[in-house]
Amino acid sequence: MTKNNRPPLTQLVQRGELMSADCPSREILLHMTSRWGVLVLMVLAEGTQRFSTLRRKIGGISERMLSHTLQALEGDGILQRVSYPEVPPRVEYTLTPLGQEAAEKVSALADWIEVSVPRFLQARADRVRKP
Amino acid sequence: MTKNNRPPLTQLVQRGELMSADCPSREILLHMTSRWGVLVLMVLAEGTQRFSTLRRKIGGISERMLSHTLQALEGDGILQRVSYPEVPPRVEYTLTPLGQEAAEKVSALADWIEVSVPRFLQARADRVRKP
DNA sequence: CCCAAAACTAACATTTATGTACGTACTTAC
DNA sequence: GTAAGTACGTACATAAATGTTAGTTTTGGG
Repeated sequence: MTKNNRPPLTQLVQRGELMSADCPSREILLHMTSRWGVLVLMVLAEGTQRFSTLRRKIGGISERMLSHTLQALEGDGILQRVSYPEVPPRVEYTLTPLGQEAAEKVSALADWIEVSVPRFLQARADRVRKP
Repeated sequence: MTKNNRPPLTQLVQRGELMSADCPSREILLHMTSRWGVLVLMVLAEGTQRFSTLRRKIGGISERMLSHTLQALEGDGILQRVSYPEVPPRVEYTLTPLGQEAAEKVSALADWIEVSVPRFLQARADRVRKP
């Protein structure tokens, strides 16, 4: 089954080969395109936000998932976390330059989807008519 | 918990509101940005492909997942499936116009990630140095 | 005759993602 | 004095994604 007829890893890290199963780009893609990752990037594209603000702006996200998603993105160097030693606690999240570029691409996709929703719904309706 | 302080659904379907938990755009986004959905779109952007070709080009995908992913995208009107009654069977998958636009956006993101892999790795290395 | 090829589907097992509930520590507002 | 806000971590439970294996059907090749 696993015939491993792929280029060597040293070659992969140079540019990133998404089609290869074990390229690190796969994981980054996963984080950015995760269920909540996309939405977090979109909101952070507006500017620095704190935890509770993100939670409120992103409908349906739980605190646990927001926390996990933020940690994954921070781990990829996409955003930066800054906590202030106050009471009640305050923590702010900001996109890094790398993250800003990421957010641009993701937002472009998301915006296109939002605008195209009617076309998607229409396509679905057509398929119900004549399947 | 669920306070439901969101705009009415009738308003959502007009343009798509990704930040609202129950907007249909959420599901479309999920399909397009799914683990394999992105890669399928990228390969189909090259042109019509048959099942086995997709399977070979996308490293690590199983037949089951390819099948499921293709069905989801077909259900959204992103691609079209055409099967020829031959033996052995032949089935071809082609992007619809809607799917071609989708593939453009997704590919733009994917390409950016591939090119940016070195920067991601660098960022990770930096964080190990000074966490 | 036996096996490979194609494009799957079904059944089952496992892993991952996500949700829920609870706790924390201190402050301000009511 | 009592509740709420803040940014989580932890434990547990469930849902969803993904993988593995086996089977199908018919033709052509060795």
